[in-house]
Amino acid sequence: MTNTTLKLLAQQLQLSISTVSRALKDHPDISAATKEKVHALANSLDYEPNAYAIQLRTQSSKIFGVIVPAIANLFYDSFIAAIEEESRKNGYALMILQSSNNIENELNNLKIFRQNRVSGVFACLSAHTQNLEVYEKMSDRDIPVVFFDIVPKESKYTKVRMADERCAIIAAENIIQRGAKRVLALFGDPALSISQKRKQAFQQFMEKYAPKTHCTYVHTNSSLEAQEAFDKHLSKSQKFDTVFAMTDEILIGVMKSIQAHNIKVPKEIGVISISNGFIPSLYHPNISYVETSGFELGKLAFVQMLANIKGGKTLSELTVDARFVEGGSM
Amino acid sequence: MTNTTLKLLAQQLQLSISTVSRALKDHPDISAATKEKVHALANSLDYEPNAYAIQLRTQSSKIFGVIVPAIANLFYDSFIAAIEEESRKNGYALMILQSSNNIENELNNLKIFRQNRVSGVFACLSAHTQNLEVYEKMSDRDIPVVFFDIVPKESKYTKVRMADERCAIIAAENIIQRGAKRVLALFGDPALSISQKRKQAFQQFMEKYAPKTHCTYVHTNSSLEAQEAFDKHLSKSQKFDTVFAMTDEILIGVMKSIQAHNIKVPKEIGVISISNGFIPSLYHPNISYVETSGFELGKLAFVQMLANIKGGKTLSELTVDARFVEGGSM
DNA sequence: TTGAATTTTGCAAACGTTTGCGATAAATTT
DNA sequence: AAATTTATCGCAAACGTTTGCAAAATTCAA
Repeated sequence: MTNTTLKLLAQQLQLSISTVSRALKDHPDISAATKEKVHALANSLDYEPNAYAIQLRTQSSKIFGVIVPAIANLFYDSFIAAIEEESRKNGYALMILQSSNNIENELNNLKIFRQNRVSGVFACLSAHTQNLEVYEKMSDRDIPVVFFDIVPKESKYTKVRMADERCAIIAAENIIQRGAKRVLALFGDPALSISQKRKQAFQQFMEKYAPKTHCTYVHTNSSLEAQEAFDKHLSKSQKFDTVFAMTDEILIGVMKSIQAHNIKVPKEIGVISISNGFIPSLYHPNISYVETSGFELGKLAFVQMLANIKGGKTLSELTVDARFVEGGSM
Repeated sequence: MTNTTLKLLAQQLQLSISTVSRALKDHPDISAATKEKVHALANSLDYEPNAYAIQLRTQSSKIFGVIVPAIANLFYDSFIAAIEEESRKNGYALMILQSSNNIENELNNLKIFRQNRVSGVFACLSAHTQNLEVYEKMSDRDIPVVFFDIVPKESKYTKVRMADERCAIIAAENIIQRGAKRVLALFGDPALSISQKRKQAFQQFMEKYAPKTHCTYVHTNSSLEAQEAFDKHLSKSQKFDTVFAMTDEILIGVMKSIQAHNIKVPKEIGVISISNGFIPSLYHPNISYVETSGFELGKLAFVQMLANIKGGKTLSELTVDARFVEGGSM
């Protein structure tokens, strides 16, 4: 079946292509009568404008690119869900690619985005990306880039992220409020700036406001490592009364160990984490957490993107604030 | 900054556009010398073909559309991850839209796909889609559709799905092998064919091979409902020795209750579920499950799509087989 | 050296839109 | 009735490619 085009409509109606085109978009030059006719035929023939022809002509694509380390991820998938929702509302579609934390993939993906002349890209840097000149290339092409979650340091980029320091501080506040004496604080990959920020903020706050509380800091790179770390400290004579998990991944490891040893939460140990809330809700009692919503971040990123497209450059770093969600584990 | 085009390259090299075009794609008509020159300039000027012009000319887009109920979902996100991986390898990009189980969204998304002339769509029907004529419209446009997971009944469509009956039977086998006497079997929304299939297969198998085993069947629509259902049966005098959860969602509810009542797994009760493995790995001991891998399904769907594109119509229903993964909960 | 075969390149149309500008016809004003 | 305005509409170029075909340049054989 041959697609119906403007030309086809024009022929059948004995009109010119331009008239048909204008009629379909309510151009004031066209009489009501012909508009009617055109719309009628277009409907009955199921006319659908060719997006590629439009883009070629207008040089604008109505597609956003999204690049994440992994789609199958509790944080990123909700981020994606959020911008998908917003995009659809605004007539945009999404092209999603995952970097798998691989720099080569990241480059390739950006190339695809450029070739498809996306009107903007949402990018989460892969873990160890140092060289940002590819992103410069996007700017050269006037393709705005909004970085999210894992963002570059330079202030010249537009970025949105969680209020990492605030998250850590809120967690610390609650730990202090609980009257914790001995805390095991588990953080992620020390190479990641997000780990550094959270750790630093947490430590600083604890030292300032609860200098007598004994804190042990450990970095782990996976659930298993977290579980092992927790196991190890468990065997020591001095027991912790509180454990803090910087991510879901870490929390999972900790909870594995807690379940295995049948430790009572919160009686024997208090647990608090930073999360979007899904994993904490899996346990009984629900784990108390500081909320970092990928959904919220997505919404914010979209606003930034739109501002960038409409109003030219709007450089800034926005953060979405965090809040404490009481579970029952503290 | 103006994009570099074939025309620009041609001008600078004093060649015709067609020669440049052919040179860039190693056409045998072009001499090695000019090919060299063209490539050199193209590289230094960062030439990137305009995907829209290509699509307009060739009528093929190198983009697949994907429509899922939700991106933020443990099953679908791994499905998406799989086809993204394969797509990238084969030079395709993905356009992902979510229906939120809303028929109107589904229609809209398909429209976007048609407008963007995607070369194929992977579709998971929203829960209560009855009218499939929109999908017919895709076929009219020669856009192949591969249905996955939630698929139409008609045999004329191309579909891939989990071996739902097999999953249920494998679960039943293991339950029998364990020597279960009283089983609580929890299934999802009874309106969904997947729930029906699994329940039917399970029940049939149990009645045939373990007629003396007492089974209670319950349908629930959420984690919370599952938790409540489990709680309720817990209060009865006759205790279950085994519980079967058809989905992750249900398993989560069950485990909430099990944790809350501090029931020992597997000593006091055996637990088995159907899952992709993530949720079962969160508990201690790991929950035994019948594996349904979104990842595998994605790979399979992609193969089908490619076959569809290459070899015209290949109608068939493929299923990815299931296997039992021993956790420690049985 | 001439004609034929071969290699290398260019012309021009087409894909489906959008849009500035000019053309025609009708309506209005002088 | 002529001049001017207004309402409708069409022409044609442009966006950046691909590709059949013809043209030009080169090589080769006789």
